[in-house]
Amino acid sequence: MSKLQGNQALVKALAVIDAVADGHRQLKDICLVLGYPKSTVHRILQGLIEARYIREVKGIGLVLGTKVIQLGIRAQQDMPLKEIAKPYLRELSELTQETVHLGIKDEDHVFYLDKLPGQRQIQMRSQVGDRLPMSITGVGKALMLDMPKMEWKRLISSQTQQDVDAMMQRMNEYSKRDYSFDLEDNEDHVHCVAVPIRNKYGNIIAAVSVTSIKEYMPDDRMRELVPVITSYCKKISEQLN
Amino acid sequence: MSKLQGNQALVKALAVIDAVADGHRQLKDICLVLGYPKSTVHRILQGLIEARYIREVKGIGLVLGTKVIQLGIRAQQDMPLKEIAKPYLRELSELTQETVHLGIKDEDHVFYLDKLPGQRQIQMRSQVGDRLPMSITGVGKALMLDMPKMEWKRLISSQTQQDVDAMMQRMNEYSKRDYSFDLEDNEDHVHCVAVPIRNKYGNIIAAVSVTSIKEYMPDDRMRELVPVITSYCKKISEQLN
DNA sequence: AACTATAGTTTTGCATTGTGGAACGTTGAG
DNA sequence: CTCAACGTTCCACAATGCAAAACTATAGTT
Repeated sequence: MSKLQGNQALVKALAVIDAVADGHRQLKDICLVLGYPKSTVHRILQGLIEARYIREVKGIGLVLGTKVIQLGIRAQQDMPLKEIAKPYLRELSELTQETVHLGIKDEDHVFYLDKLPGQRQIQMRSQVGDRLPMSITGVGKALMLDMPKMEWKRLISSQTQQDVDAMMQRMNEYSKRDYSFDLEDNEDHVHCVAVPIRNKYGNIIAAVSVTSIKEYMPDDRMRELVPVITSYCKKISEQLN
Repeated sequence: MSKLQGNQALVKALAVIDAVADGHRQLKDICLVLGYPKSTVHRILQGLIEARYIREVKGIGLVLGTKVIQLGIRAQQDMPLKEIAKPYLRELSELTQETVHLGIKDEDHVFYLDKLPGQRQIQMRSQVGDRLPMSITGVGKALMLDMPKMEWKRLISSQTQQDVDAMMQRMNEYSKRDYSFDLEDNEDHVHCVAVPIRNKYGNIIAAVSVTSIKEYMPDDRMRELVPVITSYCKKISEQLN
């Protein structure tokens, strides 16, 4: 029941796409992972190959097809924010030398729309397309700033946090000042400063963060970065509509 | 009948995705374009939204979702060729100042895996993810070099060409010399030099082209470019496996 | 070459699922 | 307030997708 009814075929087909995306290259393999019978998966694969969502590479097996690349590009173009923000983020990355992220809210998660790697020797392993729980990232916390406290609580406690109360307190502070910090909340040694981007109605539609290892991100530098990032976010806001 | 049987639901769902990708932002609109009843499209949309293939943006409507971006990125990573070729293509683009394309065979079409825009004021409107008939592009003709003549004929005549015989003659010449030219075959004023990339077995798996307006691409320059591009393709080949 | 194992493909009867017409909600403009 | 336009839900029916099983293809082993 719970599942959406009347979409079994679709759900299965999308599961097959996911399986292939996850690196399962054989029919057998997909059947095993999904628990569907061979004939079902086979029929679905035929349809997906026909539609170029999946292609068969000799010697390798099933791989995501060119249609998926096409759609992915189209989907990115449907996010004008990304193009608008790009030059500002590049500047910010050059100015700070650090990794800059652009993220949007995606259900209860952050979705990284863009990443500028920065000039340090050491690099973050995050990448464009990553999707992480909101409360464990700097960008995510910035996206949460305007939410009601109940929502904070829900997100923080549902997303495997050490100490809910401490985080609630920090969120309180951040929301007053309109920025957020990430202090090894997700990843050891990683510190991050994030600021929201607002549309003309003042709603938060995205957030920008500057991230590095804590050795390069002492408290005072983090505080200094806030107004810098904020000014870039303002500029991006102005370009939106 | 004609279509693959037993995949109606999937075919319809993918058609809905395409409709949204093509800019149809409303249920009504999609129904009109596809000729499906409202309730059917509605149910499919529910499933696709649930799966994050499509999202609803207030004030805009239905747009491709973040899942599609994710899959698109994954699909590109499944093409290691792109990453391997990147630095060489960049160098080639800087050296020549012109637009550089990397394309692979995709059924009877070329699929542009990468595009380096070059430094000229004037730009090509092609973009990554474009899919064009093989015989009307330089990259496509390079991908055809090793095919049997029957295949040339099929592709050339099926893909709206002016003069099949003349093109066959040119292909003959190109296949002997292992490169191809595009001389306004597709687009007025556009000239293009393309060279295939081969794997260790000697099979053509991709092609690289340098493109510009004919004013920057006189005959003698095109001839000079052949060995230059060839040397870069060789380097890329060596990196494969 | 025969045998075995392992993968993919095709077939088929049946129950489930997806279908689409119609009725119902919702929203916003005049 | 009324109407129109669009989105949502409902439901009876049959076409569709399901899955077991039989079949084919390919590769590895004796």
